[in-house]
Amino acid sequence: MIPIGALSRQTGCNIETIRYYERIGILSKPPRTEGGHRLYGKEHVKRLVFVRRSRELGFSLEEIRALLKLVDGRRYTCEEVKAVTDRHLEDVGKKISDLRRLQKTLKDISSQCRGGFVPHCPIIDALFEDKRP
Amino acid sequence: MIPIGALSRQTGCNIETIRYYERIGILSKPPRTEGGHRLYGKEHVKRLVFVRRSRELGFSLEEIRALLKLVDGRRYTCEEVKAVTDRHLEDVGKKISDLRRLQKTLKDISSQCRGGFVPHCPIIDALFEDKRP
DNA sequence: CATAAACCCTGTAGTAACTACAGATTCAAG
DNA sequence: CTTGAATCTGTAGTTACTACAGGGTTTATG
Repeated sequence: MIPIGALSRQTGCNIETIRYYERIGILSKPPRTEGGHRLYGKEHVKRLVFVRRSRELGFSLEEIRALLKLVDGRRYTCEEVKAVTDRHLEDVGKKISDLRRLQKTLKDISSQCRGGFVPHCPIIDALFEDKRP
Repeated sequence: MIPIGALSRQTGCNIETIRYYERIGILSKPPRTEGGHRLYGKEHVKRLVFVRRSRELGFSLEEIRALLKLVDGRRYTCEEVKAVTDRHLEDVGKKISDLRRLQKTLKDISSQCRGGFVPHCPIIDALFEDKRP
């Protein structure tokens, strides 16, 4: 059994975040020492790694909660897990195409700008334009 | 002079947000009616369109604040504006490549999944893996 | 065994950029 | 003058953390 600092080092998840996850029910309450310090075991490490890895892959805590519920039920199937993942993949794809469109617009207006000392900037002009979709 | 509801409709920016922008100093305090209702003129409309358009292009309120300061100073040059824009373009580019990497990883692990009723899912396995960079 | 350093505790408040009320007041139309 | 729509202020909620303050506990060393 290890204290919270060690768990933090082993998982790369910082201490405040671990306590936060406990508070919102992503991690279960661990046993404590007599003095009240948290003590974690192997299972906690595994679970926290799972959470951290999922966050890195951009899953929201809500999505992670859903995955954990499947895992905890111990009767999850590939199918269910794939559903959550594929829905998330859709979100990611949408975000990428939004950003691409953004990038194009920004490049367009930025390229019109020669960067001189002129107080009439096409960027500012473009931003003041009211073209709504 | 128009009340806040009309400004909201004209700019596509919702009422609470307009008041929020005023509170944080993005929009200046408008004159009021005797009863205390806000009244906006053409300049307010222009400015709010600018803000909304910039937000759509992904500028943060801090970046917008910087742009507005240049505009308000009335001695901005193309150069300065281009600098803010290009820095923002960098951010956007970085976000896109992060998401692409994410997408690739997600697709990889998702493709290993046949979606059957097997309680051993490669996605879950991958998430429990602790491979730190 | 005593003490200091390192660690950990709770609780609260802050971040970005809004959104969502409650409960009161004011405006515009008929 | 009444009614209903619009607006007012102020506060709290959202997401996923992070950053304290002001304590108590553990552990290493003398």
